[in-house]
Amino acid sequence: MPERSKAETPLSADPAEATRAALVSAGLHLFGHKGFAAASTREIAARAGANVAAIAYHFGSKAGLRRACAEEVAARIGHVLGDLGAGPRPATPGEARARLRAALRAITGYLAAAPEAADLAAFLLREITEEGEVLDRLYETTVGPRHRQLCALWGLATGTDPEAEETRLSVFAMIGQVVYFRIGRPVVLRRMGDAGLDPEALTRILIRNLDAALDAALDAAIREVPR
Amino acid sequence: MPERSKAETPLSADPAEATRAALVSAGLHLFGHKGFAAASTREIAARAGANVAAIAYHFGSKAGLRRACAEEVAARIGHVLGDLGAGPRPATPGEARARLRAALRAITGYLAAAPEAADLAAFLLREITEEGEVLDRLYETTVGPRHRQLCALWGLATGTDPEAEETRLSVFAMIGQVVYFRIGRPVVLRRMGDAGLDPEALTRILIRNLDAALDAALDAAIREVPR
DNA sequence: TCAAATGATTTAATCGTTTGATTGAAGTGA
DNA sequence: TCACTTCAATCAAACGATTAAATCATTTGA
Repeated sequence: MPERSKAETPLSADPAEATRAALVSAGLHLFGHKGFAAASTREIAARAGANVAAIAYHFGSKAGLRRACAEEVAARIGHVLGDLGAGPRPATPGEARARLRAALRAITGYLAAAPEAADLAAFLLREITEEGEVLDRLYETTVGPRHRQLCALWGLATGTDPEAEETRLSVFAMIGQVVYFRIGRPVVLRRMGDAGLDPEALTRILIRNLDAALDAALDAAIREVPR
Repeated sequence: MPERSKAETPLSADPAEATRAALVSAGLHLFGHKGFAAASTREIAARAGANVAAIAYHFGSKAGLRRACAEEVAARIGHVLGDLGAGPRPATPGEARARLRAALRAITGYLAAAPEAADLAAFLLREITEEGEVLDRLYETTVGPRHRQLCALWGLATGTDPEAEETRLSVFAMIGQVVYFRIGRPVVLRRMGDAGLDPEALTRILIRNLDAALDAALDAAIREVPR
């Protein structure tokens, strides 16, 4: 009598869709924390409260579930960053900076607070180190375009070339800081004293620090190329 | 006739020691890139040019090899950061800042240039997400102490409390940037254009950028607490 | 000086278990 | 009923571990 307990999923009217979602959720967690090959289909099914055969039925194979998980990651990244490039093009450097700060806060808040974000980040990281087709697709459809958008904002905020080497690396560093805190959380928590530090407090401190780091980086970029 | 080709190891006078080293090297690579459970003993042995039974013979078990890999990681981190706390205690903030910059450059140079660094970083990252005993030990013996040393330098360079929350997080962010670039290299290279960017050039750009980021972060910390 | 002996290391073969995938029967809602 | 979905049972392949035999480098005894 397996219960759909651990991989809590937004209940859907369609029970089949619920199974799909539960499998993807369980896949994100186990692929992310144990690696693709090490996560057995039995374990994934058990965590999702589904039968092993459901994986083959809904996704064709274990690899199919992996692809579905990647799509879920892409969708959530899109949802969190939302309409980053939408709306009127920032008219002033100040507006661009505000938009950058908002994006950074959105990512930080989501990664630090949302319970499923841990699985998401872990999954993405696994795919990066394994360098397979899934990463290719994920980069082309999501990571690359989003990075270009952030570079454009950075360029507007600093008056520098959005596609300059330095700009691209600076944006990577900015994102890297956030991702790193999510991935390295077990280590960070040890150092910060796991006991008396609730997630909200950590998020607050984190956002304050990252805001400061962003301003510092932008100001430094402006100082280097004043005009 | 398996050859000890892929996992190149500093040849040792003792052939048994060479086997040990080859197994650790292969273990670092495969544990790091596929995860502990997914890396089979057969594959590790094949990559090391050794027999499967050699793992049990030299390390007791697959888990024993994992511990040996962790010790190797600790040793190399110690070697790269060297005598971070040694020498005379920095007398001026400027000296402390220089020492911080040197540490950051050492880490960046090693991670970006040394061929085995990729396996090392991947292994460490896996252990962090899997959160087992190996991470506990690695944190207590290596990561934690080193982080405290860097915080002490940060405190001296900025005149702030070395153990303040902000200091500890800032140091994490600083290290995080470097580690992130090594882990995320596949993504970064895609964005920077894999083709015409040699590792040395990337390292140079990276160090320049990280130097600037460090100065910006330190100056921001000083500005906040003028005293 | 050199064969025999010794302990350390490596080898191929094998054990019981778990893996991903498949199957046909049973269950479910419209 | 009928299409869709889930289920328990089963398969060959690969897994970690173990074993006895083979091989290597050194030391021993005369």
